[in-house]
Amino acid sequence: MSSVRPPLDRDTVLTAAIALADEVGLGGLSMRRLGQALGVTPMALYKHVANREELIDVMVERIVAGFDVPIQDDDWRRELRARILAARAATARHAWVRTAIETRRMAGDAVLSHMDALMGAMFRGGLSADLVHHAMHALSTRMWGFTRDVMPTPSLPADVSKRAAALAAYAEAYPAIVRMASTGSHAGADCDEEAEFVFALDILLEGFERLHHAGWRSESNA
Amino acid sequence: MSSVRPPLDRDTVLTAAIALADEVGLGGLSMRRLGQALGVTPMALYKHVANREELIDVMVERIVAGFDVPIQDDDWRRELRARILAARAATARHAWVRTAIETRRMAGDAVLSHMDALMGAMFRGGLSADLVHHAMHALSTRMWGFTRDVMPTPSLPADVSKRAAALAAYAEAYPAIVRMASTGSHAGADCDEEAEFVFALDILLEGFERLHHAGWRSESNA
DNA sequence: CAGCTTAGGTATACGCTGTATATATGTCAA
DNA sequence: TTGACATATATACAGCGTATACCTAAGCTG
Repeated sequence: MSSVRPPLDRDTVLTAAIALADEVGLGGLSMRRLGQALGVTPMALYKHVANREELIDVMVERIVAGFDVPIQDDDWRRELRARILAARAATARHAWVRTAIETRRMAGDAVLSHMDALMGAMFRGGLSADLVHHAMHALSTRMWGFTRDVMPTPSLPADVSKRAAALAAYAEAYPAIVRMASTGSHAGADCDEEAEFVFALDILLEGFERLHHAGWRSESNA
Repeated sequence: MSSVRPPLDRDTVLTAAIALADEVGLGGLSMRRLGQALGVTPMALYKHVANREELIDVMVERIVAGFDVPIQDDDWRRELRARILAARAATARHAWVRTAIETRRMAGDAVLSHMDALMGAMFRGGLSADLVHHAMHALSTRMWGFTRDVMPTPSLPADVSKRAAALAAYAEAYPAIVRMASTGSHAGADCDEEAEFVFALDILLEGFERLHHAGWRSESNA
């Protein structure tokens, strides 16, 4: 029975790990569970992967490598935008990638390539090394296509009779929050994440461009 | 000997937990280790705290509650800036807070108060609910005074003779990265985190103000 | 063909985690 | 004095990553 299964290889492990993480999240991805999914002892995985941390490293690399569609644009700002939105599209399909990227301690090839592509576009646009450097920091995780959500706020009680009282107490303690939540289409649950992401991204890109044209230099380089 | 120790209370546990997390990080903060630090069985902690997750909740609350210095300013932008920099000062003293905040699933009182204060300043400045909403998302974790660092890039080999070759290979694969790293004062290690943070924050704040004056509205509210 | 090497998989075990459950102990009220 | 209650303990379970030792089958070499 076990003789039927073809031998494992690094790629099979990697693919199964990604599929499992898609299902149960990064926390649920344990070596034991992954072994089980592959019909194999947990320790078998260590023949193909150094340890769990390295496994996650290569999972990230695999996803980030998918960013690299050939985007060329004379307008550096458009290219940056397109690359970041491509990154967003790729990471959006794997919720665990957010946490995975945030916990990596060293950049791999694909990660470096993505960063290099972003910086390359800015250099071609004529931005100074100083500005490019600051821009990369300003983008932060946004360069991978995601941002940490604002922390979820408690929702009102389901019981309609208690709803009004809760809202009143709430409004007294946190007037601005309630004002925002009760104005227009800004209820917490139905945020248009995509729009929020692009909103912030465009502010940053426009800021970079504006500083570029103004001949900005950092204080340490003044 | 154990009769000498005064009885534990929630506050003592909380204080010890924060001190321990300062030392060993959030990952190193285990119930067993915290119990040991307090001279107590791990299970004793559960009389004062529901579980580890709730403990971290209140740790975050304690830190965030420290933000609330009375900052009033007629200029909404200055007030926002001051509040966020106050948050940064408070979180900077506790490295674990970054991870802790990012993993919280529900906002507590102090967290809500901080958010309310930020939004209140913007409302007093005349910004629309629509814009306030988008601005909060754009700030993201930056409203807590931190950002995820750009992923560390590999450093060159210490051996001087191999250094040049490594740099050359590196430059071919990632020209823009090397160009930036070798221009001016942008070596990876000696980034001025404070300056980077303020740089991005000011771009965002200026963007908000600009959109406000232009009478911006989101597409969904057009 | 015999024998050895080695890659791939297994079995077992260690030390760690959070925490459920049941028990003991010490303090105060009746 | 007797109970009740709050607090701390002891034990135990299921899970984790992974070090170590072993086995087994394939492939190359003499």
